[in-house]
Amino acid sequence: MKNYSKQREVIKEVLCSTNTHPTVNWIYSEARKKLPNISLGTVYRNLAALQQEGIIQEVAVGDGLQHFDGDIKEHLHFHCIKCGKILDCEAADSSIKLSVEKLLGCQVLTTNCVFNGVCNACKNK
Amino acid sequence: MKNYSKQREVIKEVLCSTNTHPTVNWIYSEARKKLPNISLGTVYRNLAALQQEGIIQEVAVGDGLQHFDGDIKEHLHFHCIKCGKILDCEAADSSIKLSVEKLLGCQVLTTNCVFNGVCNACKNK
DNA sequence: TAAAAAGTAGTAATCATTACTGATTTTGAG
DNA sequence: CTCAAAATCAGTAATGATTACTACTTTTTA
Repeated sequence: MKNYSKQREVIKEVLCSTNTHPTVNWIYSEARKKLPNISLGTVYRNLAALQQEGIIQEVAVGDGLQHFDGDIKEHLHFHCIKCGKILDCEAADSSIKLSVEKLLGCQVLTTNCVFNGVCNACKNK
Repeated sequence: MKNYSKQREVIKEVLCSTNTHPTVNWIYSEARKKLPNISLGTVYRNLAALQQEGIIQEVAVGDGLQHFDGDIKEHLHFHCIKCGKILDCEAADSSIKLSVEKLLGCQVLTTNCVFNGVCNACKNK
């Protein structure tokens, strides 16, 4: 039932085979290398479904594009405003999540913590 | 020189008079109540300029729309996935910022930490 | 005080995303 | 197995937020 289609499988594989937090278009063009007839709408639909099921997560960095991450382990992201690169960063923030829930009386399901700045590579040129 | 135009002043006032983290369209329609001829492009242009100057900040919650915040003090945001509301939350994360910089060797300029979930009001219905 | 620079209103163009359509594939009950 | 219902797909059209452009107005400054 779940994930039965070849298309969804390929989309998941493409996303999980990188740590670049790609856009829909990048995933689309990579998927086309394996399934030349896959359509853009299918990529959008399956990315939304995979996200709904908690198998992947979206990373909103504010550049007007959707980015996705195949790693659903809770972690932070750094976004370089020069080159656009998105990097993973391990840093515990579970205490913050708990304090947000306590302060607002809400239930936190997912987090999207992005630190914007200049990456090491762009700093040195 | 800076902020000399009436339009920019009104846009800033509109944004700073709310804590709802509004979209461009909301700011536009509020600004029109004070300047009936202000155009949407002007709102976009000035919001971008104000953000560039560090007078306001953008909040990216992943709903495909730009949201803005007139409060540039570093703080977290909670985003309700049911009603779309965005709430402020005071919680220190300066230590996290420092550890990101140390781990990646980068320079963090701005942060966009959003916790998604169900708000207190939506939980109780 | 007049030319240069910056900003604006209004509109057209762009482009990421979503919706739609008719065809194909999968599922599950008989 | 078999075939109708349900789900998914490819391809394309529509939507809608954002950006670009143009002719005009305001501000700056020399």
